[in-house]
Amino acid sequence: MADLDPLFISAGYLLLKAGTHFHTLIDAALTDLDLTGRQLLVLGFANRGGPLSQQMASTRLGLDPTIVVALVDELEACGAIKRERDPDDRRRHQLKLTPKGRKLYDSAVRAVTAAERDFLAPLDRTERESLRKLLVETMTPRLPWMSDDA
Amino acid sequence: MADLDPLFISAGYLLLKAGTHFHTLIDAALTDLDLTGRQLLVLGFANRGGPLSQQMASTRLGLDPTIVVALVDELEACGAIKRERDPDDRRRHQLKLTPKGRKLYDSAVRAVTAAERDFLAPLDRTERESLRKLLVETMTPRLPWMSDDA
DNA sequence: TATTGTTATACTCTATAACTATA
DNA sequence: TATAGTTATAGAGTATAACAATA
Repeated sequence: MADLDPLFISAGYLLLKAGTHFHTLIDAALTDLDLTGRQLLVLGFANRGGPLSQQMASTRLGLDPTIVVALVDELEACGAIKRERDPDDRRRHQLKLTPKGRKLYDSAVRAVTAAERDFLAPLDRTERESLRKLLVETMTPRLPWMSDDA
Repeated sequence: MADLDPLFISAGYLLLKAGTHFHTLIDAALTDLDLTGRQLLVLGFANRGGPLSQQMASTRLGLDPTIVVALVDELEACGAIKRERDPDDRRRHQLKLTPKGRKLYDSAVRAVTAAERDFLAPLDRTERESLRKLLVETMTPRLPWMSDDA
């Protein structure tokens, strides 16, 4: 090990580095499907957990609502989701996966899962599960939709 | 736990979320010192590990060299580092911490360490160290300067 | 009056290309 | 000829403000 400042072997720094590194791997793994990481997340939230409004997508993805508009435009243009007026509140759109969108999502999840396996290759099976559990424990208090609805 | 797609409890997704979340905490913790996360990393690399050129900073931070110029400009303007011509190759700059820069760095590391402790509060001491080791194991093959010099 | 979604626009951040000085 | 650093500029990504429809 080189003569490094302790900062660079801290959990926080390595977490940041791991995040950005994995992010590039994800986007690379999704290029074949003409999909971005963000688009995949929208599909994922639309896939389960009840009706998804654009505002919900905005808070869950941590993105400005105006960005979600463009994001949903793209996904609707490629036929993966469709906007439907919410009958209970006609201001809202319900974002729903089309059959094509569901197939696309399944393929994308497979691609991302493979990328994750590559990324975590230095760890064995129990270590990978250990890491996952530690991250769940850390992030659950910070992701509202993990504990209940949002 | 809500009816969530498995994607959102995967190690990869949680890693991305943890990374971005911690990133905002870091920047918030550094505002009092008028410092950004990137500036802190430059100070950290200049603090140890031999002479640091701007090109080295560029590869280590994963930033375009033109961005490093502005980054170093800022740090030099506030008196935290200074550029010195490398006597062995006068094209290069050696980035060196000033005494003021070292003090600033020490303060910043304390602030970041506190933020990290807050962020990892859901974990106990052994769990935090376990997470750190798993991240070291995962990232060492991907960070050239971890194993030797770069 | 407040909220959802939308558009238009201004701002920030980043990358590209061209230049200098050194090698 | 190639490389380290710099500058100027164009492009992508983002946030801000104003608007229409609905509550």
